[in-house]
Amino acid sequence: MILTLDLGSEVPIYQQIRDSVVAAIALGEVAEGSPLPSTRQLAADLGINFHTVNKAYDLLRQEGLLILNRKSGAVVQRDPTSGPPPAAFAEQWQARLRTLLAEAVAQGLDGPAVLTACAATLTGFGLPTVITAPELGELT
Amino acid sequence: MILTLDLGSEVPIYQQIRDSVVAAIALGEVAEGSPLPSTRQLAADLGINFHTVNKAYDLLRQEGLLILNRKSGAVVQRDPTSGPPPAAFAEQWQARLRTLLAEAVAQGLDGPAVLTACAATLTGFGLPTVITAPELGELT
DNA sequence: GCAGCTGTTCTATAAGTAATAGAGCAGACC
DNA sequence: GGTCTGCTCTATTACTTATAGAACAGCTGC
Repeated sequence: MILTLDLGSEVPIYQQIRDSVVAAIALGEVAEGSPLPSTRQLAADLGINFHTVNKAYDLLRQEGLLILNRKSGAVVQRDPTSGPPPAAFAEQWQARLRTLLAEAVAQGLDGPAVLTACAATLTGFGLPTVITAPELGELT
Repeated sequence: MILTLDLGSEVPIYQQIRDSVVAAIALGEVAEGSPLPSTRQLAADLGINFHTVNKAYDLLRQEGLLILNRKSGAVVQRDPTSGPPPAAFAEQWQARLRTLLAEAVAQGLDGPAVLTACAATLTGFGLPTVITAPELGELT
């Protein structure tokens, strides 16, 4: 997993770390059980404080994506092909999706362009993007 | 436009206001030229400080969605059916989309479910969601 | 003109967040 | 025993959020 930070970005460092790990999981670069660098190690590699890495890892644990303990270190808990996500997540995730898409629509992006962008991103994660439509069959 | 705030939410008030206005524009509830309440008026209605509303409106102006002046007050500048958005917006918007979709994938949502959620949200905004596929024709 | 609205700008304060830093504890491994 | 690990505590600096009061400048209607 390559982790590049943009210091000087308006998005917090711990958030960038979290997003990078999430992206790596989505991309399948790290599967369930894969170990992540220790907080002190990653902090040293990135040239930042280990408390900042600690915060990012703690966030990932709260989201159920990471298991942390003194025995195994930091290992990925879920992977993209495991069980269903909690309903609470899906609910607030859709609210964020709604906000993001509203922004695109308000800025004048048209529906098909937005939807193809979504599909392209998903296929970039190695996922099938089949939509079943009764009249037309399947579209990949 | 109905504007309900969730004080006690972790998302800042000015951000909630901004998101609500963006959603209203996307939904077509407010079209180009539509006047918005003045900062002091809206602040009084919401029971918050007018500086907070000011910050939200200033954000919307920076995004090109609002025109502010002493003559006309606050009026919507773009509407969903006007010209193309600036390229810089599309670029960083896709980065945010990528992060959001990665989160869903990492949590175990499958590709079709995510894509249909995107399509459903877009049709909720009254937009066509036609994807043209050479082999299959058009899917709405 | 004048009162009342508008956006705009300035200073200020209190609370929270982000990122830094140092120190220490407890468990696991060699 | 030494060294790694996660974990916790206190502390500081800087920035953000939300509040507040005051003032200025331009437009509108009486």
